[in-house]
Amino acid sequence: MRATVKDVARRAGVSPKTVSNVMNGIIPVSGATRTKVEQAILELDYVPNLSARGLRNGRSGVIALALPDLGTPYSAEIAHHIVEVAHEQGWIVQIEETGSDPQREHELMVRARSNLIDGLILNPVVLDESAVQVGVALPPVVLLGEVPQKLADRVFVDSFAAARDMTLALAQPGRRRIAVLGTTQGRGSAAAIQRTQGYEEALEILGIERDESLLIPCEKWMPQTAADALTAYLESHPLPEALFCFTDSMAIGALSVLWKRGLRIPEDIAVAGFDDIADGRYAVPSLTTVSFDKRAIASEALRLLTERMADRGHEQRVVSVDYAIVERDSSRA
Amino acid sequence: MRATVKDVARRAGVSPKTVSNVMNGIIPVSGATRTKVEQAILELDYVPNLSARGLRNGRSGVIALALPDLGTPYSAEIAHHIVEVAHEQGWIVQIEETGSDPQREHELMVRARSNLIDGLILNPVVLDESAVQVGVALPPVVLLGEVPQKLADRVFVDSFAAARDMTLALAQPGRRRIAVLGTTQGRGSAAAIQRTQGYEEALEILGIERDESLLIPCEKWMPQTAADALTAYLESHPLPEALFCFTDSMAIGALSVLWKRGLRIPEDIAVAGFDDIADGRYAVPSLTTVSFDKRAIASEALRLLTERMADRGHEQRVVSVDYAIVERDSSRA
DNA sequence: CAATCAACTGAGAGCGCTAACAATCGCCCT
DNA sequence: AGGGCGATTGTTAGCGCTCTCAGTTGATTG
Repeated sequence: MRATVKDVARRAGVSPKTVSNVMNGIIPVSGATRTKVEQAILELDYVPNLSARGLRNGRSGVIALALPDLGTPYSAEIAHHIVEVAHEQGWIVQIEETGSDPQREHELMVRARSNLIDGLILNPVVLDESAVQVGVALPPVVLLGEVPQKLADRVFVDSFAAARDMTLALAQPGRRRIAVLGTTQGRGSAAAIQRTQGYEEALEILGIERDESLLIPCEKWMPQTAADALTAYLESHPLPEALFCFTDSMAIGALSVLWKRGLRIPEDIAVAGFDDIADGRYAVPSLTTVSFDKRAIASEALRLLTERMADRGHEQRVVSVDYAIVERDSSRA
Repeated sequence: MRATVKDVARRAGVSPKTVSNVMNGIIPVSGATRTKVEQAILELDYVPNLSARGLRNGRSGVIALALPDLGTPYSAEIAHHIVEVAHEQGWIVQIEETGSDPQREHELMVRARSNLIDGLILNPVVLDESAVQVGVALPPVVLLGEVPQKLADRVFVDSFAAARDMTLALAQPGRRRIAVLGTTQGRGSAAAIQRTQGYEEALEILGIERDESLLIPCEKWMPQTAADALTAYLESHPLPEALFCFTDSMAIGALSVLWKRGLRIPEDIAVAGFDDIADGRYAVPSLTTVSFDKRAIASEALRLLTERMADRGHEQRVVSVDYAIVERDSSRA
């Protein structure tokens, strides 16, 4: 049987409360007592029971991180940073996968109240306002990304502006037939909508007429689906001068297709992505992309979350993280 | 204030125990009672307090997954599968990162006893037998990978045999100057040692003399370090006929270096990796690799863990997962 | 019809911890 | 010398849940 505070207290010749004080360090304990207690803790190999502490305190020290799919590089990098920053601050992180299922996204927000969790960082894909019933007591939540959602704090990158700037950059050396890969039909993700709008804004600025046939739909933003979508597209369409993929993952799938067709990049077609995942740097050729500081996203998200946990009442806040267009070989003129 | 079992019980006109029975579903409850209780749960928007349940039961329903670095594709894919399989079985997963720090790996095994965790799946890099003091009460642990460790259950892929087979495959079209990238100095990871030995075994089979200068060291198995190591190597060594990288990540870094030098793959040099990460499939050219079923690793690890949680006493078990050499464009003769 | 049995329900305790409050100690001040 | 103060430490209680064990109900049997 494992040692409890009582055992430690008995061995150290103090009361359980004193042991608790030593561990939590808020109420002062004299040096001698502290030493005795610490000695006893070591001798008994005592480890506090976090369930009991959580029950008593109403807080568990655990936050949940919900992402669409840990297997994708983007989610993985975000998870990495959040876990790291959270650990630095003494939080334990629980992982959930939503599989981009709005049902599951919603469920997580609601279920998260089961006390094992003090807060939730959620990267929703399709969660919309309606999904969150007002009146339901939500735990402190921070959303990640481009969600039209005013019920929770949020950290995001301005997809609209970034997509616009990337399109402008691709057009720089006189390219005019710029295609985008990753548009979605119907109720798409907020990111898809905003990136498409940013692209169209750029066309307007450039005085290029909108060409429906340059929008290449791709529902799932993964290499394979992107490769398939692009292959099908090239069967029946002429080659564009540039291809702006809405994520680096899709760009990597696209590069592989273009390369197999013997096309030269960027001479025959320039390619760009979005997210600046590590793989893009080592892609062949290295991938032009929209870059942003994922560590900053993580620490901002955690800051918002801890502040909200401390003060449930204050106003919703939205933080935007800067981005930069990083030109690499895949688009260098 | 959140509703408790008591509130639900009062509203449903039953005792708290009955509510508990309805939720846990082991002790039978009549249909009518069940309906009443479920109704009350819905009305009160009741969510059980997992801390309290954990305290009472001594089990939390949470397992921890500790990986070196979530940001690397390999870890991310493993994490994805484990989280998915665990969720299917009703487990919650907590993530820890070790940063390949043996100190931290050891700490996790010991600290994991803090009751919020029922078990631990650990992917150690350098943990050795000595790191685990016998006599310390460990939680149920399953190790992932090539660890010379007899104190816990383990799931692994036979790195030695896989490296041997890959080397043989690379040598098939008459290649004899086969380099490996990823050897380590001194106390390296178990995987590094076994893969190197497998490679040397293959050379012996092939009757190729061991050539120290074909072992390219690379401590950290990441694209950047691999790229740097290979770049430095090529400054002072002739180009080998084939390059067997000990992970796909390193291979991707290597491909990028080779491509920048204008080398043709596989004509000038064949390249292979290990792990079959998703990116390898879309690398340019697609990457020959050692493939294995990561989902199987996940479910085997979880099976071992749950079985050990049920029966702390039984013998240590070691499960090996099959591998296959997958030849893609990067080595196709 | 009573005895027996199974199926279900209820009362009470306590898991390990810490907040609130009470008690004690040493020491300084008047 | 006595009172009082701040600094420490002890006592009590209860967080929400589910286990034990006893009690109740309704159905089945002799």
